Amino acid sequence: MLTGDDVQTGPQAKGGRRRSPDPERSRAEVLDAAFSLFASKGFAASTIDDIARRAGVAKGLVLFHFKTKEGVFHEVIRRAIPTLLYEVEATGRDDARSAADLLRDALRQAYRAAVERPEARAILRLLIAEGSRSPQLAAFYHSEIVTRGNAALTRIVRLGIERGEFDLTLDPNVSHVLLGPVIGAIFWRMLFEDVEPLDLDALCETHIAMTLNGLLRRA
Amino acid sequence: MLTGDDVQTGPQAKGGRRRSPDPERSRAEVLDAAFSLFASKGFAASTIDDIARRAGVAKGLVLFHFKTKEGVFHEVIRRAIPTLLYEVEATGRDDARSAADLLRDALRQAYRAAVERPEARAILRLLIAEGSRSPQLAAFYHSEIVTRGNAALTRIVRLGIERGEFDLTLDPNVSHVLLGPVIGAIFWRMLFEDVEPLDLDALCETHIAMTLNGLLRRA
Amino acid sequence: MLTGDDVQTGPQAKGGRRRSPDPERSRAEVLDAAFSLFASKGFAASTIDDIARRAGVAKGLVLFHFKTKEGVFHEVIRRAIPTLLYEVEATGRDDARSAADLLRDALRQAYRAAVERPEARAILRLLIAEGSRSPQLAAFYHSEIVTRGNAALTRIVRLGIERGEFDLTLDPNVSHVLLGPVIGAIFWRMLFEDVEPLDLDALCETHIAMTLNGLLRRA
Amino acid sequence: MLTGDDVQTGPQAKGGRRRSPDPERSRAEVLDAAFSLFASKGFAASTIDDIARRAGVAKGLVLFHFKTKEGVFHEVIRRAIPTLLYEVEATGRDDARSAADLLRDALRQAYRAAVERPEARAILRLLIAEGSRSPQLAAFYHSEIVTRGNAALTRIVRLGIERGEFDLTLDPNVSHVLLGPVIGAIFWRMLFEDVEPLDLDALCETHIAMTLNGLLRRA
DNA sequence: CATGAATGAGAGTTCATTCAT
DNA sequence: TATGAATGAACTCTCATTCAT
Repeated sequence: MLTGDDVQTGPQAKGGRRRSPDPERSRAEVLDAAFSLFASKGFAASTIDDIARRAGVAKGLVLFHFKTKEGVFHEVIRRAIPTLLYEVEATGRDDARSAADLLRDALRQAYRAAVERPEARAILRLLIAEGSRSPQLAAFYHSEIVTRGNAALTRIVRLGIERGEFDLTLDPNVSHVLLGPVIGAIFWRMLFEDVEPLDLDALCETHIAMTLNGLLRRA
Repeated sequence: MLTGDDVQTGPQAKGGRRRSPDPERSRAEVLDAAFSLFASKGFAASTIDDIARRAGVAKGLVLFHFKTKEGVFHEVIRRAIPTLLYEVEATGRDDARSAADLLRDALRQAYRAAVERPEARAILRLLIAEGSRSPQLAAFYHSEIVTRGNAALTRIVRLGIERGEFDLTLDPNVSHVLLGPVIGAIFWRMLFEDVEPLDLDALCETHIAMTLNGLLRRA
Repeated sequence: MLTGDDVQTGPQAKGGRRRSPDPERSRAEVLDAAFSLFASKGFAASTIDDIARRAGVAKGLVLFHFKTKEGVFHEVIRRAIPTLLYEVEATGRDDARSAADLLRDALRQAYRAAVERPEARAILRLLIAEGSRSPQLAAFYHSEIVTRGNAALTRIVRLGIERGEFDLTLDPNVSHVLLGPVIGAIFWRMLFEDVEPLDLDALCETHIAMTLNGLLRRA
Repeated sequence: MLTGDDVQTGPQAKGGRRRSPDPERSRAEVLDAAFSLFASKGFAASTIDDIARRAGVAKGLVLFHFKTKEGVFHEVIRRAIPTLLYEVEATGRDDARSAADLLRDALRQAYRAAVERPEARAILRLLIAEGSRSPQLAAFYHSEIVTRGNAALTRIVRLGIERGEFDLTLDPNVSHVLLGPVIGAIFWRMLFEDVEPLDLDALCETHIAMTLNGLLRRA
């Protein structure tokens, strides 16, 4: 009697785990699912159930990993940031080339990086739609992405001025003007891609040409 | 089971009217309230109760006027359109002046109109955040606002080319490049105004100067 | 306007589980509760809250199981059908006995089954009161319950005719006439039980006697 | 100044009455509308707005006349009762004819009156679906309609017995049995008319024949 | 009398969160 | 870890009722 060997032996009842535990993996799958959902439907319209279903896990596991839905959001953002970071690196380090060449390359890369990669657009959309949900996100994005990008461009322009290639007085708005069309292209693709698609290569070249030459006829 | 007692009484003895009827006025107040709430918190995070409270009316009245919350949204957008429309009018009609002057004015006005007016920013934010909620909105915005703006700029550039003032081949991307920094400024203000405010006037002048002269040193 | 403060927090810190999970059981309890409420107060007057309270579960669980209130209704009906079905079985299979005896038994059983069991009355009331809510319900009830009952009676009558016991031409209305008083009794109990209760046994015997003998004096 | 002749002269502002006042008429129209709505959709599913719209009056007028929705219901019922009453009158007063003939006529009339007239069915449906809403309705229906009908039939049967035409002992259930198939037909039409329509004339004749002759072969 | 905007309690439904298993 | 039933606050929407006009 009560030998103890039949106490809680059976197949772990129902409601127990259904897949081999791999916290690392399920975490990542949840974040992938959440990212694409947040990006396409927004934070409020994405339910934990959606996320769990898409990640192929049970609802409880989502909140086991991230505590709250808001927590999922923050982690999604945090994880997306490296994605953005590496894009800005290595912009025009080769000082042997002409400033015009460096700028050409920098702009081409900017279009490619910021415009073509859908994740970047998704993050920017989140930044705008859900920005108030994580104020630090805007700050981070500003200091890490925008500032760096601006700095890289500014460096090239300064180089051009110092070398006598470029003729202008350097002020902080120069990089805004230089990057403006890139930003414009990003939002164009967000909003009007279906209505009037953009020829990015052509836009880029027109941008470069106009930037270097200006509108006014040269003497 | 099957006792059949307590023949429910249903809702009764509710409130009557507390406010003198003025459908025109209450409709407008609701739309005002809804616009600012949608713009600041987004569609999902704004509740009918919020809207009613801010409009100073009872919850029921909101849905009496617009049937559903989505209906409120659509009406908010529809009503906001004229706000946007008149901004694009009257851009550089005075052909007596130089193309450079016309462009200068057009850009200055663009900055003023699109960047400074908070409603315009709010609508653009809604366009991005809730665009999927009314797909025709993007199309409308494109055809009514964007196309007109581009056309106005293109007209000026063509004028400059024909007169020999400007030196470039006109392609559809020219206006994108010209307006890009304006778009960029709009989103800068949306996202980074707190972190690093923009000096719009300086930006505008830098933009104009760079656009006209180009970066490269003139012969 | 457009202040953007108070980034709503949404629902949070809600209740978790208070009751050991047993979906089978809670489902059944909800259906029991819903059945008795629908039967006594009708569909519209029964609230999800009522149902949940009577079932001893939280409101959300009702809709977790059945998605909508209509869904609860349909499931209530679906589950009630077998209850009705077994009542019609085994009516007069013993052909060795006289047709009069078989009919006697069939009618007695019909009174017992259709009149005495409160669930049957409840379902019939739902059929009438909420029939438009599930049109297929009437069709089902007709084909499964009514047709079978009529067929069983018709079989007995045909037997009686073939054996020379009964003297009449068999037409489809015969079974309607035979079952009519049973139906009448059902609705009498529904409506007037309090005012003038029915002596079912006496009614049954009178019915049988009148049916077999007819009113007219025999030669 | 303030001569008093322009004080409140104009066209009575808006929101005033739109139709020439005729309380009698609008009352009747509201009741007509309410009756058909209650009968077809039930009490709960019929809204004051529905009723007003169908009656061609404003919502407020409905409750001006009847105070509450429940009040509308009661008045609908009260007004419907005379409709029922006159049907039972004049059933078999002509004692010169044979009891069998009188019964034949009474049953034919019962089928015609109770089964064919849609208002009667509608009232009965309300009685069942919303009976708990006005308990006095069932009592009234019992005492005024059912009791009278039973009394009329009983009178005929007693006549037949006294004259030696009929051979049975008169008990209160006799009239239930006699009317049963009529009740059955009413509910058949309520529920299964679409699935399997009833040939009322044939049913009536079969009913009469079976009732008079009985099933058993006569010596 | 008549109108219909205005009110607000209450109902159905959603969904983040909890927790026994 | 993992599951999913269970919970309940909050939200959208309905509608009987009121009342200024």
